[in-house]
Amino acid sequence: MTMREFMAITKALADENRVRVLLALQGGELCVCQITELFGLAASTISKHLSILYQAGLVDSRKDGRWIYYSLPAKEASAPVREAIRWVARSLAADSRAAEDAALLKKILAMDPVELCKSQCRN
Amino acid sequence: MTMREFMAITKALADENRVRVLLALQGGELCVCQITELFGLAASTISKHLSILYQAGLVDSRKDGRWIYYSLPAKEASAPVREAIRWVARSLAADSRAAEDAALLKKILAMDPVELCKSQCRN
DNA sequence: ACTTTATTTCGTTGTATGGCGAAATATAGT
DNA sequence: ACTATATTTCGCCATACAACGAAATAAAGT
Repeated sequence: MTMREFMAITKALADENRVRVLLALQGGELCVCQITELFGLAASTISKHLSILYQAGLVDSRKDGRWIYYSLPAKEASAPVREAIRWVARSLAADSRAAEDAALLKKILAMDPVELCKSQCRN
Repeated sequence: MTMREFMAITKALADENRVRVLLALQGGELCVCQITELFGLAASTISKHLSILYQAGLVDSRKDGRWIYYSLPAKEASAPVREAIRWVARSLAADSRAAEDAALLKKILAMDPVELCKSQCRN
């Protein structure tokens, strides 16, 4: 891996919200509006964060109609990427903020995704 | 490990020069003026970088007279720190920039450290 | 005590980055 | 075609950060 590729990963990991995204994706893929709801930030901000994670190879994306789902990368990801994600997950396994996110995410996943997105567009 | 501690590590790793410092330290401890010579940056800049790495727990420091030697942390370092350093080293093992640094470092280590520091102070 | 030298701290400057809202793009439903 | 909605792109602003040089601090040698 080149220095350039590696620095894209470390810079992507150097923001708390992006790390929180990776932790949230451990439970499976999420669409942008679900992550937006989880963090309480503007959709455009979340989109930018996801773009940075994607450029670094730390997330995959999949388009399904109007929705775009982001997920942790598949097995074919490079070793540095896989190691980075394992490192994040293991290091923060017991973190309280991660636990709060997980609890809120559970509620969000229980909601109807269609209604969730609609309610955001009204804001 | 708390989110705060973890983010200190990721932010420390999010600068190319700091990553280069970690790679350079793989060969053993170095004093500030040796690292300054290696990078061609101002001593104050290197000092700041080392401070950030130290705050994150990614390097140890040892004072010996006028010199302060920095090194990779001892075995007692936390698991996230040890994993981070291993991750950096493994990811960039084949990087060309790292190889250039290693070659230049070899020459610097062959020089008399006393003369090296003196010559810098004249700049 | 004074000088030299190794490192850090401080103040400044330019650039990078995170946040937002508005506009643009893309897809689905009517 | 038109409308609604999901996401991205763009332009802006505030803050964070890397770099420098100068001044401060600390240790050695004279």
